[in-house]
Amino acid sequence: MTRRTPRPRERGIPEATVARLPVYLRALQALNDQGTPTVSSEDLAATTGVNSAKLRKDLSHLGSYGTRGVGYDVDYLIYQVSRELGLTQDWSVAIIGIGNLGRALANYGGFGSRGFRIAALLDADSSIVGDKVAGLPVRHIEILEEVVGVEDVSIGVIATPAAAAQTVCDRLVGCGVTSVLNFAPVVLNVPAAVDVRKVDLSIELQILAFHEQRKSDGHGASEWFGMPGSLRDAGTSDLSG
Amino acid sequence: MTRRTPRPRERGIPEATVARLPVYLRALQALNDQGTPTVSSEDLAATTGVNSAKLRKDLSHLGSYGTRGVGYDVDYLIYQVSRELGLTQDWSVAIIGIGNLGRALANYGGFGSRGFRIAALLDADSSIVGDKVAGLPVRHIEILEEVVGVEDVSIGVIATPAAAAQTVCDRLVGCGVTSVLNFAPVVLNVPAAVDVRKVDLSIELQILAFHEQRKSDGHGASEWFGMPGSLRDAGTSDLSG
DNA sequence: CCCGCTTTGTGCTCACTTTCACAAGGGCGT
DNA sequence: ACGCCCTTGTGAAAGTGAGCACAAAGCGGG
Repeated sequence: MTRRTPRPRERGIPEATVARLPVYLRALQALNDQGTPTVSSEDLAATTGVNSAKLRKDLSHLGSYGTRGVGYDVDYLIYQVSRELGLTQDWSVAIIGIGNLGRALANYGGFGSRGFRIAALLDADSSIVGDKVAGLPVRHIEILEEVVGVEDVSIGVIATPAAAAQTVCDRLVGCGVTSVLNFAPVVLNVPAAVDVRKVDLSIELQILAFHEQRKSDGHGASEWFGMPGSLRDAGTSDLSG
Repeated sequence: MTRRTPRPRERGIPEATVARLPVYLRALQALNDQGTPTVSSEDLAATTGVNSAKLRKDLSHLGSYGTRGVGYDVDYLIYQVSRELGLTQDWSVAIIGIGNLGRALANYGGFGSRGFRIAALLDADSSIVGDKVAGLPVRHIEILEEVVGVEDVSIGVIATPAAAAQTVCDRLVGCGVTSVLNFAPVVLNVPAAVDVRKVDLSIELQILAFHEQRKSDGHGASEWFGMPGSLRDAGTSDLSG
């Protein structure tokens, strides 16, 4: 079974490209806010820190929305990228675990510039259930299944302690959630049909430490040539705001 | 100038491998805590959610620390991975921007299981300067340069609003910081010698939305073959704890 | 001391990404 | 109406990563 995809891709966009589209989108919105009508791949690439050829190839996966000799129409491109990312519809998000991090996430302004709606805040600690966080009441995790059903939650954000993460995840998956953003430092076990992305501070720090060590490590200079660029766009997620 | 690296890699470990080492390390420490003396690549791979061949290849970059027919000595491997990641020395971390997120980060227990020390908490808001967060006093961002010098900060964590991020980053870089972890939703501009990793909630959500859309999108099934697995290990960072 | 079982380390192949380089195309000035 | 200049879209090459499959190598039992 499993016919190995014969053609390069069946109307699919490369994962690497998908990860960059949100970055382009943010830059485009900034351009739009300041009234810029069109932008060239060169300029947009510069502000987003990527190679212009890569940017053009990324955008070419969405279609031919540029005008040779001119560039891209900012408005139109925003629409196309948004549509491709699925931001033309609203997604309900539930945050589970309202500790320091959960609060930070709940208060995250704009929440990805429209497209996402915080549908519920859940926690196991009865002493904070009922509190208002970012204008929303914290509800008891006991009613997770009910809330997911009623609010039609499609993305679950896990901000619980590591020990509770897998259980929470199982319950989310159990009631039909197929996208999970995990902030707990554990590897979640899920069925293949469920997408999990993880955000882990300690891993990021350790990766930085590795490179930092390399810098001082051996000596002072040399060997600095072989390693082009920085990790500029190595990281993935993004929070504050 | 810039001689294009002629050989594949100069005593270097692939970036993809570096990103996974912290995951292995965490699993190894869990094994160690429960008294397991040795582990096979198969088992360790299972708990970290990777292919066992990939795990072995990753570890082989550090040297030959396994024993055929037996597996890897947990203690020894923890040491080797830690050393490779530069965790055998302590790194001073400064967190700039003590809002919801900054607080969450400061309170992040264990802080990556040793190796990292929070050296300073800085904020521009005078009304919170002097407050104690996670046992540390919040200091004014005005003295950033002084603090970085005195505390020998090597990693800066930016948790400020987007508008302040670039300025803060410039100041950090200006006083010698060469590793930055950025939580603000902006692309930071830095010299090539500086490593920046970014963590961005809205980007993660947008990536999930893209895939979520794909699931419901076209229809019910089919086209599910060409796209194997999930994004299991697509994400990068990790916070809560 | 030898044999067979288990698990590592790795050569090789295939897939995915990035980047270069350039032909094709569109607008604008003359 | 023509031609120049600019920018896109993309073929091809090079670099990076994933995973199979297997030979090499310890360990323990007989």
